[in-house]
Amino acid sequence: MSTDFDLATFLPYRLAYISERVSQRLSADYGKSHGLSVAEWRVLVNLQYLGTASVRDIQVYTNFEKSRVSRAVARMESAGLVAKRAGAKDARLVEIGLTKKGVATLDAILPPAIKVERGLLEGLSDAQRKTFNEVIEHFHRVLDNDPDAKPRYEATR
Amino acid sequence: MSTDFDLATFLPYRLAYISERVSQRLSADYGKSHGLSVAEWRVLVNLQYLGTASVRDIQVYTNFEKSRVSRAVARMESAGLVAKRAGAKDARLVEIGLTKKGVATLDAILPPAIKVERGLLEGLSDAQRKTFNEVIEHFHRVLDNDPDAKPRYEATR
DNA sequence: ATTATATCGTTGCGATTGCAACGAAAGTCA
DNA sequence: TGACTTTCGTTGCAATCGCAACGATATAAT
Repeated sequence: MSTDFDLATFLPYRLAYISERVSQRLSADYGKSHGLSVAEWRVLVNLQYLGTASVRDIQVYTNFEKSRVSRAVARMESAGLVAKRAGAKDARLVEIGLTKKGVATLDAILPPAIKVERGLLEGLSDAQRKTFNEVIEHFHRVLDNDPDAKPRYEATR
Repeated sequence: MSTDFDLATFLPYRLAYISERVSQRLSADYGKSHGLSVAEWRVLVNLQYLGTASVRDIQVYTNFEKSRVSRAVARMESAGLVAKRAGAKDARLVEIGLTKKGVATLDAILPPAIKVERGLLEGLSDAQRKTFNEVIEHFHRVLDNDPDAKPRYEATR
């Protein structure tokens, strides 16, 4: 029955494996030196990307559970990396922004991360990079049309 | 400082995002119908791939912490999916194998997973697939030469 | 053989997570 | 305005996880 299955070439397995390995490599930089968890690192980077954001914004971009975001933000607030205040226009939302310390941490953490990325992409041709991105985008489009897959950017859960 | 950073095109982010989305799509099949966690699913698939295996074997192939493997196996044993016995040659090792129920579960779970994979790969040219695999392999080689990265197959931790 | 070292798997412990339920604050509709 | 629905963020709870420590077994060294 399942004899024609080769795990080593199974796409989901390959994706998970390389993704986790890259993530671990990044964590080797930011984890040790700044005591950040994966969740916190991703929230931090997203804040840099988004500027001020709500829990929900971060949830959408990180694809995390909202409780995971909420708690990561709480921990980061305790660590002085972010500041929260009630939304000005909509009091349900929380406006989350980086503190000076958060920005400083980010500035210390981002360059090595970018360096890792550069190292990964080095030695690849433009055509290879382009194809790689096209393929990933293709995967997303397939999943976009799959009713059993989560939406690409989850609106509300 | 960190203004030249674009999260949306940041390779580790893209890898994590697509990997998790694919994983969630697979889980939509095996999670609901068979109550398997991600850890259990991956152990199960690896057992199909490896035949009889030790905790350590599974640890290497899944890239999980050994305690995570140990506990997943324990849960699966309670569920009757796998059987454990002391190693014949080396009593430290545990020989873990699928039970009939485990095989049956796998046979029910694997076809939809393969179908998802096929759907993802459908519409891609052979050249695209080949390049995609080459790029991933390239990432691995870069990490193989990076002393701060975990070994591709972790020998011992 | 005996001591020292290394490997394997489990477990205690604190931390993190996912899920569901909840209160607070809009938004909707009559 | 007032009742109903939806959205946002937090929290209780049980389950899972990572890390370190541990016993048991095997290997290496003298």
